[in-house]
Amino acid sequence: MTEHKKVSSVVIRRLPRYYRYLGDLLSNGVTRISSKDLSNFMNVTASQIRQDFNCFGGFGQQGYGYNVEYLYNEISGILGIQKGRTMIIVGTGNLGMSIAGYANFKKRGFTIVGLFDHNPDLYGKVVSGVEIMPITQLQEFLERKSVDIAVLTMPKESVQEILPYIKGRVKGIWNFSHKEILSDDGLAVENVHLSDSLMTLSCKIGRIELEKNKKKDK
Amino acid sequence: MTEHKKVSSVVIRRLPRYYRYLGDLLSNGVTRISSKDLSNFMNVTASQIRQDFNCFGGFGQQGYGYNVEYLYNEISGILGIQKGRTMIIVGTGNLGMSIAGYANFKKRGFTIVGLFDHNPDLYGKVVSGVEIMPITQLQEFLERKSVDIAVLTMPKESVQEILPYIKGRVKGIWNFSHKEILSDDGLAVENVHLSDSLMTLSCKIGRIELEKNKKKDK
DNA sequence: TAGATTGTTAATCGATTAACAATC
DNA sequence: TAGATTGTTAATCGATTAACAATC
Repeated sequence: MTEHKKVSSVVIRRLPRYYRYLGDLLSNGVTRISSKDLSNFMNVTASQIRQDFNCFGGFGQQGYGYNVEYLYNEISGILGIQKGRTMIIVGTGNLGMSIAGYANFKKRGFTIVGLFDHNPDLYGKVVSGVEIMPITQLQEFLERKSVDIAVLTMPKESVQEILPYIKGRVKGIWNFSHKEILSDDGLAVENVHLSDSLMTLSCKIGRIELEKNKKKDK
Repeated sequence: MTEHKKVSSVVIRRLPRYYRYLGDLLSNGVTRISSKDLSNFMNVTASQIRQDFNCFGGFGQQGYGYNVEYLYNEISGILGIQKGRTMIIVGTGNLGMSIAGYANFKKRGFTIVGLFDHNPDLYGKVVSGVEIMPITQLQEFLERKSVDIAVLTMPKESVQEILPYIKGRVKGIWNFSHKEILSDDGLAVENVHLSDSLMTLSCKIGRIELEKNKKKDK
């Protein structure tokens, strides 16, 4: 393991993107790439690419570049792909179902082992081979089974209730609810605020319009 | 308009979060807040808050702090909330449906005016008062109606087909497909890669585990 | 007026980019 | 060996934090 000092979170956030682009290259039969070519492909600087990879010890070879498959596998490893992580989804509305149905997750070693909802009409319904259970059984389920990741796709009101016994039982929370969760010590959290993203888009649109009007005025 | 020089995109990305927290304060009846109190509440520095707001001219008053409602409204304005933006959703799977069904968007002035899919079984089905149309009618629809935002919640294969006539017709693209879209001049783009977010979470989990093992070894 | 807190400038910190020696 | 390209150090840039004068 050449992984030493703390890697900045901006670097970590870029890894999935490398992973995606390298996957594309791989399926296009590209076996080898230089940081320069990759930088053109991904629209970032070659310097950044080399710096990023060197946070983890460097995966290239002088004069040659990077072996795409090797690099892809290394990054997969850092991302914890194929580690066989187990997930539960709490809230089986459309968003929860869209995640449950995404086959690529399973392919990458993220297996759904439980689905929970508070709607009795859904109890017993089977999605992707997993039965929907009452949310009241969640606590008991977590004590019985080992769960790595809890995906929260329910209304924010219910989050407060289940949070106490989810924390400490899972390693990570993938939170889509509108209640922001802080990442305690020893607990990883990813807050996904879809509406924040729409607001950002809307803001960008506004700024472009503003710019256009300014030009017109001149 | 006190909006002058270009505002950095890290600041813009923070605005929706301010908007959320200010909304919470507002519904809790808080009428006035200092950058210090807000910084405790939001877990950021007071300095950053003041710097951020001053990118847009400053909304506070020395010795008093910020009027929550006023600040909330100003940020709403910057985010383009209540501007009455029209949206279409292309791809009415679970993800598309979860967005279509999110009432808060409408409340904030984002109205869905069209739903498109390539599945004939869905044609004519009405969701949130809007009929699902064949994706083949998209081009004609865009020529007829004014659409601000196109939400892409379909497989990446279909994106290439429709992208040419979406660009130039809409002001922004909210892209959930796995095909990354570059933001051309005059077109705002928000790429949302849900699987990137899961990979990041998985990576964080791995790093925490690594840290734990290191401690154990000592 | 005295106290509070902003707006804003200056200092620090971290991230990105450039440069180049090491080496395949 | 000569050419290519990395790993890594140094320079630059931008973002965050600290400090404080302005002012409500």
